Amino acid sequence: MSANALPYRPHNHSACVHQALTDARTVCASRQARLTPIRERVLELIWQSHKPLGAYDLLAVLAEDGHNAAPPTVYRALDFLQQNGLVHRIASLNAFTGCTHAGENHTCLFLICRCCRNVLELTAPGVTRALNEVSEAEAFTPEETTIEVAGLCPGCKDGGDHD
Amino acid sequence: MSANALPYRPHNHSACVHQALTDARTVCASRQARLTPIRERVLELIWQSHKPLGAYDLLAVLAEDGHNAAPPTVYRALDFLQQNGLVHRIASLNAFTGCTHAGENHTCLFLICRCCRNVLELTAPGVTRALNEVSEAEAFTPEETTIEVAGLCPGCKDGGDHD
DNA sequence: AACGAGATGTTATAATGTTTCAAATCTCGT
DNA sequence: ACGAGATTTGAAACATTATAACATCTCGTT
Repeated sequence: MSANALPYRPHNHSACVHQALTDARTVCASRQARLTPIRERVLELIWQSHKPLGAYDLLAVLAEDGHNAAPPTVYRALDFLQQNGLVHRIASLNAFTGCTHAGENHTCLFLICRCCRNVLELTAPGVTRALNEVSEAEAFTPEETTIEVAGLCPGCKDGGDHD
Repeated sequence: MSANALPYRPHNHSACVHQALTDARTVCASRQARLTPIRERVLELIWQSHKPLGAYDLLAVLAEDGHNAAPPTVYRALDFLQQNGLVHRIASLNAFTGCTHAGENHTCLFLICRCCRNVLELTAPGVTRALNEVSEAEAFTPEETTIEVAGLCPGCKDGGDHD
């Protein structure tokens, strides 16, 4: 169902955005959540960017749209999108990125290139399992998991800056 | 070398703070890093609190001390302490906590209780290994890893609020 | 004493996120 | 179609977290 992002490789990005929006409509319809124009526009902007966007980046683009939005508008849209599993917040960047597993129940992790700023979202059953074991050993009940690995992506490892 | 924190169980906390400071002096001496009064005081305050403290919490206590400190003072002390592996920043809380493995080279993870706000720092070789495998599979070079699990600690699971 | 490097002080400002209340819009049962 | 109630959005102010820029101090060395 979900568009499988390949941020490290070239791809038809406008198709990939379109697919993400289509998926989002399906997810929202099935959950009786209202994907209003603002919410859809925010999701679209997030997907159009290959890199995580901050709330104020989104706000700036909405302003260019002619939409005179205040911070709460964006944060509310982002809350909605997060709650419906359509975007993720990257805590270490204070920024948001499209979820590449929309509709799936998943614990994901992020590989964040400090050079080109691209972010790869992955599900890693091995990591999830290991984390669950640790939690269980401590009698801790996990609810939300944040896993963010900063480093260098293959493209930036040898070459210079990439986009 | 390091005091092994047991945040979920009672312990002699003032001894545990004292031990942390002693360890910090040793670590800094061996690295020729200067644990100045401000830096030591910030570290002490962080250790005295069982819960992660925000930079402005620290600032407020310094003000009570009679120290008329501005934000950069605290942030600089925190930068120093982080760089020398004496404190960790919890990205999902914008707060700082004492490192229970000072001097050791480690990838750690945090179990954060959303009820009592206590944080348990752990090293989990299984998780680290699984993460390295994932990184390698993606040809990604990891540098900094953030693993934060929010949920309920054993004490808060059944009972009410705890401290 | 003069110098230089690291550490701190000081002021201002940037960046991120929230509270509050009012107005508009949608939903649903009748 | 209509209106009550719920959801969503607008708008202004504010709170929190973090940094920039530059001056001053401290302390060991020359």
